[in-house]
Amino acid sequence: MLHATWRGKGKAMRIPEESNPDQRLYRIRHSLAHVMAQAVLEMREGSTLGFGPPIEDGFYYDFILTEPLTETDFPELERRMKRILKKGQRFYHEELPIEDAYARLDEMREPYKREYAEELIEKNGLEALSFYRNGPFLDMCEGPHVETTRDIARDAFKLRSVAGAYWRGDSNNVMMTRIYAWAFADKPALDEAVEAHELAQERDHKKLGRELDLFTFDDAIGRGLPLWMPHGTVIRDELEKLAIELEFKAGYQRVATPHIAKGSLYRQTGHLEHYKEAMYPPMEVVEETPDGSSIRETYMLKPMNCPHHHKIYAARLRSYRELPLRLAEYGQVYRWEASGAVSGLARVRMLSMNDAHIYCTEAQIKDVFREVISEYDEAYRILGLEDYTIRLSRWDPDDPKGREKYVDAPDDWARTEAIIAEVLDDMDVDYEEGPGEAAFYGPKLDVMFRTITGKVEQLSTVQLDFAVPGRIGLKYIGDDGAEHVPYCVHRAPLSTHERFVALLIEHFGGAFPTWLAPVQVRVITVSEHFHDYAQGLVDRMRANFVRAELASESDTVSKKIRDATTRKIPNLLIVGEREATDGTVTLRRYGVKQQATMPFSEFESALAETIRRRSLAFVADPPSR
RNA sequence: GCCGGAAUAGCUCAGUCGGUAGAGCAACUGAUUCGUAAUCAGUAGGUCGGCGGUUCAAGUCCGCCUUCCGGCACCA
Repeated sequence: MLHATWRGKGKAMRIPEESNPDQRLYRIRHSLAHVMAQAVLEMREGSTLGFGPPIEDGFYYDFILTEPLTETDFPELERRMKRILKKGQRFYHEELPIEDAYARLDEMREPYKREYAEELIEKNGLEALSFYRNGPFLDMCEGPHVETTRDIARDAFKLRSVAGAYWRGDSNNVMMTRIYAWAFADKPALDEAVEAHELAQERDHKKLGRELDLFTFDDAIGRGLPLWMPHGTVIRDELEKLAIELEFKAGYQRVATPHIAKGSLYRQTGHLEHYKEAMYPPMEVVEETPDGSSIRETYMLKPMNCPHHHKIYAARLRSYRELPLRLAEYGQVYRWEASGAVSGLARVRMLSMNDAHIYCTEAQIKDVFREVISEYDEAYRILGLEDYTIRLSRWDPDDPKGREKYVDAPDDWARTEAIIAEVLDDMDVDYEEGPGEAAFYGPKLDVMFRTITGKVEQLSTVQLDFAVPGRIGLKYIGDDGAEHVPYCVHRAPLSTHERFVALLIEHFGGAFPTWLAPVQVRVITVSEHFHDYAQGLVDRMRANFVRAELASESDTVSKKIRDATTRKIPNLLIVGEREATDGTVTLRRYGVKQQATMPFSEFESALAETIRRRSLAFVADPPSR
């Protein structure tokens, strides 16, 4: 059962069609990239080329343009591309020996292609480089391509957006202009993708967050600092309740810690060294002492909870008998995220983390990881989340910035990475490799989710920290009577409230299951005559902590149903003459046309059961009568 | 941070050639008391994101800033 979910349906292992060069779609997209580049060079003569690969739903090409292109130029660019397709240009392949290839690239005045060619030759010891020509357009490229541009449907691609992108993905390099396009084998496939994209926009958490009054931002508070509105706070609170229950069962102990700490703490842990740029700047405080001197101190907003938890661990002597020791907190942390990274709830400057730190011995690491993985599995099962992949995030000793990014301890890296890989193999979990994705203090296991708009985001994480406990002087007395340094496992199954709620809003399209829904039941009267009956139902439900409310009464029934539906309220109770007389309610569930009339007590107990079980359905199916 | 685009009522948006702002929904008031996705009428709501410039005159043109959106880089 655990495996079935965690194997992620084999997604990580299958090579998708779009990234398999042998597939027709890959050839079409790759060839279209060349066609677009040809058209761009027609419109902006003298522009130079970057890369132009096929991607998941189409392709892009990077350029240094002589004159900017914007989306207003798309119609003309598309026209020119279609004209090229119609010409039936044949793709000719050519292998040029190194010197000829260099001469060709210089003649083409393509300095970036030349730079890449030199790197290819040096790294891979190539003796020749591959070029493709179609019509007047020549590109250094591995292929493969279609036979002629006539093999590409003229109505199955669509220019999508223009964006900036650094050459070779390095922010020290020049910024190029990237043009993205959708491309498919035929028009129906394109239409489907474009339509799916438009539907996805409707589920965007930023849009639904505003429409459903879940959260807001205000310039007077600051960028990336979410204000959770009452309805959004309900969702946070429900998730927090879930986390508390799961953690209680798993033997975690809850703690609470301040939002700030002295700057010196972060110097000691190494966070300042690695993440200074992403921390809010220090607060200087000065205290006058009676003798006229002053005490100066620096405080910082905490960018993570671990040092605080470490200090709880360090508050007294620890024995190996206490390990694993599990400390949990929904801690709020502050990070100075780059201005361009801030986006809705997905990337914020104040994060509420479902954080916990598990202190353990080396021998316990595997069991701790197994335990944490099964906690993740349980949380995802409850929420119905299935579309994710697992990434084993390792350090990258070859990274030129490696020394700045990671603790320099090759043996520790090798040992800890092997432990995690073994756990995954033992549990038969499929995972991707993530070289260079580790934390500075150790390898981690990240759970990657695809958002409704197609972005892949790291959501949950389990991290094995072999470095900071030692730096900060944590220890325990082992069964040998000697002092040892514990390992620390950092974990956050529910991620942060911010990113997790963003995911759930999009996952449920704003129509939350009853247990999570800000308003669980709305009672609608047929006319004001039934106000007292309806109010009685609301009062009774609220007395049982059900989030029930009465609809505004001056509207028509139709209007009230429309309003409640727009607000995506999961359960509507319609009451009129019949119901008031019989002590019944007519239940109308969100998205379900069929209704059922039942005694209120029956509805009430079905509702309570649905909420208690955290069912993904809105309420249990109405009893058949 | 970088490249590009955008910002008009709470929301979605219109605003022509530069001549001092408009709709629908929401809100509020009143009437209506209604049986399954918008009852009717009325009222109010704006320093057109901010600052500066050009002009007799700026929502409109120009500059800077802020914020948002699409990407890139970053992401403990």
